[in-house]
Formats: sequence, C-alpha cells, structure tokens
Amino acid sequence: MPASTARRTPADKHDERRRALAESALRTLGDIGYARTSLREIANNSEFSHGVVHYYFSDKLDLIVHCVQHYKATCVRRYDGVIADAGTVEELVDRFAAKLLETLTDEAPMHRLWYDLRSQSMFEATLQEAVHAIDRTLEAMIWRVVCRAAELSGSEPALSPATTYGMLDGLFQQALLGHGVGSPDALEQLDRQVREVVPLLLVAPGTRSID
Amino acid sequence: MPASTARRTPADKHDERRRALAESALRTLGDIGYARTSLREIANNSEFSHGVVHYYFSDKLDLIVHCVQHYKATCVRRYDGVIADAGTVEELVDRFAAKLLETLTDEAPMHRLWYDLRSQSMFEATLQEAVHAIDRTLEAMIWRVVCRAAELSGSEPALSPATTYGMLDGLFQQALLGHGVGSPDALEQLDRQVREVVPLLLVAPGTRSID
DNA sequence: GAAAACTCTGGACAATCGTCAAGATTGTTT
DNA sequence: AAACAATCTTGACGATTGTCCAGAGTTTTC
Repeated sequence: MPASTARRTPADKHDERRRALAESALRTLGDIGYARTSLREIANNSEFSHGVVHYYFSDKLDLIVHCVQHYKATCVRRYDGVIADAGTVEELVDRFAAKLLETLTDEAPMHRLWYDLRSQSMFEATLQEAVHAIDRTLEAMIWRVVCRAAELSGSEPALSPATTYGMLDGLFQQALLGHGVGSPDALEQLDRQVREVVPLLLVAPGTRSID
Repeated sequence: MPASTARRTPADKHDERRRALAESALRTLGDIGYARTSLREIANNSEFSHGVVHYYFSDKLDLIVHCVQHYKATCVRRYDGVIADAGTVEELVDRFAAKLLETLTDEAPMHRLWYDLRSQSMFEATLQEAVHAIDRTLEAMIWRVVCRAAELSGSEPALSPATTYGMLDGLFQQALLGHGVGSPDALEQLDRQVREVVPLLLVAPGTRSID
C-alpha cells in the first residue's frame, strides 16, 4: 500500500521521534535554561515518558547536541527574504532591523538558550564543535546581509566577516538582556543602533584597507 | 592590644570568611561553570567543610550573587592605568588592546564565568540585578577609554555608551570563544579588530548626530 | 576560670539526577 | 495466527544535590 509517495519507512519514523524529542527539549531549555533542564522535564513537555530518551539518544549531551544542530536549521535562512526583497539600501536596513526586532521578541527563549549554550560550550568540550559551527553559520548569514547592502549602495564591506558579526551580535545580545529585564526601550534602542552602525560597516570601493 | 590600627573586629572576620568563600566559589565556577558547580565542590576548593557555607550565606544563590558583586570590584578599574598613562591616541589604543589580550589570556576562566552568569541571569531573576549592575559598570569603563581617546585626538565619541560597549563586548566574547577552542590567531585577530574599530567610535567634533 | 557566644564539622534528610533494564504494548513479517 | 522486531512504560539503582542540625571546638566576656 505504500506507493512511491514517500510513506513512513521505519527510519523516517525514527527520525521523526528524534525531531519531536529535540523540539520538546528546545522548549524546555528555552524556558528554564541548560543548568536546570533534566531529561524528565524534557519528557514531561513531550508525549513520551522519561525512559524513551535513551532509546533515541545515547546520552543527555547527545540529545542536546542534536537540539543545537536542529536549532541551526531554523535560523540560518532567517534573513534571506530580507536580502531578496530589498531594492535599496534604506529598504534593506529597514527590513533587516525589523526582522531583528521581530525575532528578538517572538523567539526570545530560543535566543537566550543560544547564548546559554554558547557559554556552556566554554566548559563542556562536547558542545564546542556544534556551537562553533552555528556561530560561523550566523556569521555567514550576517555577511550576506552586509554584502547585499554594499551591493545596493555601490560600496564595499569595510570590515571582516568576523568583526562585522561580532559587533552586531554584541548589540543583539545587549538588547536581549535589556528586553529580559523588562526595559521597554531595548527594542527601539536596537533599532537605532542598527541604523547607526550599518553605515560604519560599508566604505567607498577601493578605500578598503588590506585585511 | 588592638590599637586604633584597624584590628580584627568580629564583623571584619565575618566579612573575611565571606570573602574567602566567595573566592573559592569563583575559582570553582570559573573552572567548571555554573551548571556543574555544587556547594560541596566550592567547599572542597576552600579550607572549610561544606556545612559552613550556610553559616555565612543563606542560600546558594546568595553566595553566587555575592561572588558576582565581588568579581565586579576586580575588573572595574582594569583600564584606569591605561587611560592615565597614555599620551597619544595611538599609545592609548596600543595599551588598551594589549590590556584586552592580557586579561583575555590570564583571566580566561573569570571571563567565561562572566558570560556564563550573564546568560544565567536570563533564566534566574535573582541574578538579574547584580548582573545588570556589572554590565553597566563595564559599559562605563569602556566609555572612559573612548572618551579619553576622543580627548587625545581632539574628536568626540561617535556612538552612545551602550552601542560602543555592546560592539566591543561582542568582539571580546568572540575572541574568548575562539581562544577557548584553541584557535591560536584569536588573540591577534582581536588586536586587529580593536585597532580597526576604535577609529569608527570617534568623529570630528560637531559632526556628532543627535542621540 | 566559668559562662556565654561564636564558629565549624560531619552526618543525615528528602529530592532529584542520569542511566539502565525487565516487561508490556504495538506493529510487521512469515 | 504465530513469531518476531520495534517501541514505549515503569520502576529501580547509585550518585549527587541543597539544606538543615546536633554537637564539638574555639573565642570572647564577665
């Protein structure tokens, strides 16, 4: 009965369960943080019991690493629409800033989890590889935005990808912290900061220093 | 026998014990991170037994908040010498960058602990106040450096204190992460980034946009 | 030098943790 | 329908956690 239309193979079901557990884990981690997240709490936030975790994952860290990698897929292409739709630099900056504010508010638990796990990776070597991979992916994502901005304005990126990403990431993190403590102007502050900083990331062609 | 020279009052001894325990806690936290630090492990890294913690601190979080505040004192004035000694902008940037690299290597455990605790504060409301206070103090510290740079170069700061700090903090954090995964060029990369970015933080007087 | 206050030890507690495995349940293949 | 494999539940284990406390040790006070 399963025609060639990709129906449930056992392997597919296995992967689907892993994905469901990873999403429950991400919900839990985003809610209460790495330090307080237990396998039982993850299972409580899912439709399964706590024992099933070791059927699909060898280890607690195995599950969390899988979560980190699953999370990457959800945010890597976040600004692709922004890049494609913008016709002018001003429009690009508008939409980029708007998207930043949107994800900061709508997905705040995921973002604070990301910074939590990135900090954990400095103590837990098992996480380092996956975390570092995401960081480089985010760096590339930001770099595409800046390159598009340069293209639209007839200029060139002024700084290296790492510098550009580090600066913007620092601003985003501060905004997330401010938003977390309830300061209401954290959002508009980030908005202003982005419009202020993006011009600094661009420079007239040929002026760029060797890097 | 205790002359007017401030000798041990009971209160002093009490504070000294609290300080000793806080320093053991900071060592432990910097070594293994917040998630895995237990009161027994903290006591093991001190000269006391595990029961004494609740004699000087009401709570585990009480101890950690005290640690955070004690940590603040050790880093707030880190760049004061840099500011005082520099005679030119170039010299200031040189010494500022050198000090950044120095503290990044020599006090790496404390720095990764700081980012760890700052992430924890997004989940643990008890930590928010102390963490936020330190962040603002660090912001002021960076701001003093930039103001001095502006003074020495006859210019004015181009960005707000929050923006300036957020950007540099992001770069420092990336360098710390890179240094943690063993990439050897993380240090010189930060050095280059600082020399690249500091000029962007300054602008000719009068040109500064309203903020 | 006795009494009182302070300081610290070490053990105990309930709770929770990651992990595992025996067995029930379900689904698939002969 | 029987045999088999895959999936899930449940309970248990040793270890570790934060917290508390009875009592020993120490210092201060009278």
